[in-house]
Amino acid sequence: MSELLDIADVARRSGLTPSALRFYERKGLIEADARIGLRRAYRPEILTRLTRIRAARAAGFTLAQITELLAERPADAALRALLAERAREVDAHIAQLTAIRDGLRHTARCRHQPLSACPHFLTAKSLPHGRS
Amino acid sequence: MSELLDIADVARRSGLTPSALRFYERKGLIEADARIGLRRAYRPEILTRLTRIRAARAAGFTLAQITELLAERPADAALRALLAERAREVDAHIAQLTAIRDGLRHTARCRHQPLSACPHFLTAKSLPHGRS
DNA sequence: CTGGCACTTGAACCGTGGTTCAAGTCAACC
DNA sequence: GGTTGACTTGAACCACGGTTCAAGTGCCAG
Repeated sequence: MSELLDIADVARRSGLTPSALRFYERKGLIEADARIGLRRAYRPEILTRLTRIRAARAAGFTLAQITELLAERPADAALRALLAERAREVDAHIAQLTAIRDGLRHTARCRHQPLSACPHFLTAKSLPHGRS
Repeated sequence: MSELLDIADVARRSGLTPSALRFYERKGLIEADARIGLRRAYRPEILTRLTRIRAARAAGFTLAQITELLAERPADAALRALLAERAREVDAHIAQLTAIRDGLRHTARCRHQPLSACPHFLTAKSLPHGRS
């Protein structure tokens, strides 16, 4: 009757490893809904949460930030502001990567010899000037 | 008469820290053109190389890969193939980030309450399914 | 010639995100 | 009731890209 999932099931269905799931638990990102003996048992809803965690990771949030993001705490308004800010940052990152991609493409195709003579060879104009 | 730069000059003019420059040297990415006493002295050409290193980092190459990339070794053809491949990878990354940015923007603006009810809240369709 | 300051070194440490390992627990099948 | 195999734990280890530290060296100013 119980719909509970094994850690291995959750791993398979989420695309994460069991060790990553235990790691996330230690970090306070997730928790098991029950224990069967010593074994973690999860309700299927965990999968939604894990999808969100993966999406947030892909958006560039750190695990610590995601913990905040998915906590019960933050008011929607604050949350939306955070997401909007991250959207802007991601956008800037996209712009940078686009310039870089164009540079790579150019240099892959141009006929300068040696390659290092190409004026576009690994020359990204406008990298942030501070220490990254 | 010598145009040689101090490590601090290079740091200032490249946007890197002296410790990063020494780190790069240990990794075989750069070397000093001379020593004045114990101190490293660089010809200004180092700045071009450092720009390339920063561009390549921004393109997602690891320092080890950059060492290869900037070595005297690789034939232009092989090099161009590498750059083309990285261009494709960066492009895929851009596509993913674009989807994520759109999701973030949407969720920042929609009026679902609570936010977690929004069907687009941190839901990236098509994240690579394997372990990242 | 002497002091101060910027440099030098190697080694240790950091944050991020995990993986790997040894040793132990436990449910289930034969 | 004993073996197997998947889970458990804590601790150590990994890669990556650096930063920080203590201790030492040496250029240049006064």
